[in-house]
Amino acid sequence: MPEGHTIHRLARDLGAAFQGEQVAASTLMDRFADGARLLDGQVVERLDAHGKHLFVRFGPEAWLHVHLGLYGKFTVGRLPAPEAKGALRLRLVGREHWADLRGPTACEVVTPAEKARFHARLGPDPLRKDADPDRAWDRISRSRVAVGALLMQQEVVAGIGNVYRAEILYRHGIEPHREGRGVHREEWDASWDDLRTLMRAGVRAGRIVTTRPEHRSRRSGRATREDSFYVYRRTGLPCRLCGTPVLTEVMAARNLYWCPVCQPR
DNA sequence: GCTAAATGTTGAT
DNA sequence: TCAACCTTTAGCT
Repeated sequence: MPEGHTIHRLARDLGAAFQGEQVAASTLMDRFADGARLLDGQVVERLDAHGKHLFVRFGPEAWLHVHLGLYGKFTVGRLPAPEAKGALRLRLVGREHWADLRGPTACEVVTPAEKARFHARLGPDPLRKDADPDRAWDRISRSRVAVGALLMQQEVVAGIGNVYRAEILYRHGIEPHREGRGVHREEWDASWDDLRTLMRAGVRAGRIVTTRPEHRSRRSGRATREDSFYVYRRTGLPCRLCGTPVLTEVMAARNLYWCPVCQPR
């Protein structure tokens, strides 16, 4: 279940399992038979994540490009691997680990030049050291498009998905319909810093939690799923801060959630 | 057991 | 605007 934090976590886990090792690559799907052959027997040299895109370098030239989409999953484990069955797009097997990829939107072998094109298209990623938040600010501050739609565009900020969109706007009191050019510089700076913090925590925990402990029903210990978000999927439930029912509406083809009092027009 | 919806994107209409 | 991709889970019956 992938926003940017999932992909960065995966880069870390796949690196720990395979980096520097020769791996066997296989597939049970005809559509990736050629791709798997290109990877089979190569050394996993390096991993790179940008937004929701994962890149794995096999040997000197080949990059595997993976995008999990809505329900793709990459599972990493210790050998022995489970029986290979069903729509298994890619299996990697190293000395001690295996990894299975199922249901991705994209799984393809690309050249360095093709990889570079993905990076050029994607906006700054709060989880990357090289990210320049000013590039996102340039887009947002000149746009008449609603900020709730802008945040979903991967060319504006890479790695944000439907959860982080709703939650970051809530945490900064920004009404999602406000035009991008109506967002103040200080609001954007604070939101970017917050995104970095929240998404790093997401990589560490392997899931998204945006609530502060004092705003959860159980204030100690780790957040339950119920307690993880301020507004995401909480339609009609009382806002954790003011009690007003959370609203929902489709924006940028996804369900958007917000509190009309904490995020006034 | 069945159905709908889901943390996403692309390409056709 | 919508179907397709193809998996998991929540919420029904």
